[in-house]
Amino acid sequence: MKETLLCPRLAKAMELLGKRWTALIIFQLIDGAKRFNEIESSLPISGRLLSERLKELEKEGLVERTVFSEVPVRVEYNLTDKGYALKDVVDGIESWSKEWF
Amino acid sequence: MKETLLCPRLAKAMELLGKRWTALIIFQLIDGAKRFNEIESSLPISGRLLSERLKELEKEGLVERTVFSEVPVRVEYNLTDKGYALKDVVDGIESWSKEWF
DNA sequence: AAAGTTAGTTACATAAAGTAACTTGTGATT
DNA sequence: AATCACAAGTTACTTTATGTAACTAACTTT
Repeated sequence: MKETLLCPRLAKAMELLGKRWTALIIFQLIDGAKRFNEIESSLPISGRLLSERLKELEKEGLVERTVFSEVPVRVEYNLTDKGYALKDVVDGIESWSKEWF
Repeated sequence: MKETLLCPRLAKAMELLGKRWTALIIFQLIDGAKRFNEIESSLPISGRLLSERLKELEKEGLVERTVFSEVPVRVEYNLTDKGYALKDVVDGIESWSKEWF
């Protein structure tokens, strides 16, 4: 990959947000915590990739994972402040899509 | 791929914007037209993919392609209204990246 | 003890992205 | 006339990411 003048922060952000499903997962969590299966059924994503994406988002500090030791186990995901700070962005994409498609 | 309750317009928008480089290409064009080589050298993207992305963006009506029959040939790309309507979104991503990374 | 439930994981097939060399059209240079 | 330079791609090939479906772990209810 070539080097570039591109701002490293923006590059990093786009590396994350530009990945398939990432923005839609954040979009699903904007209105509050959801569990794994809820996200999985609200998007056409497989468990394999959802699991992978949630791990990335957790690692980057946009998403927080909480395990409830019930039976069967319940796991909830919710946005951190860093993740929620993207609300305007994902809302902007949503309204753009409604206006132009 | 599973079916979902997801809004088809948003799904379509994300299919486009979620592709690698797409948002960064739009970002490069926000301040005005650029030619192929300028975009290529301002991003760590190869000619192969840049060409592919620009075709997609042109097909979806976000980008306009203009050929100038000079020697050597000059080709400029610029945003349409539909593409420019994403300015707030890409600016939002940029400021988020500066604040949180 | 067999079946159900959530939240994953594994193995394998297909599609997308990365890399580098090649092509096309045109005019200028040797 | 043959070679070279240049922008804007394209082609062939390799590597990585994604899609699909079957499987696992832990624990409960039937």
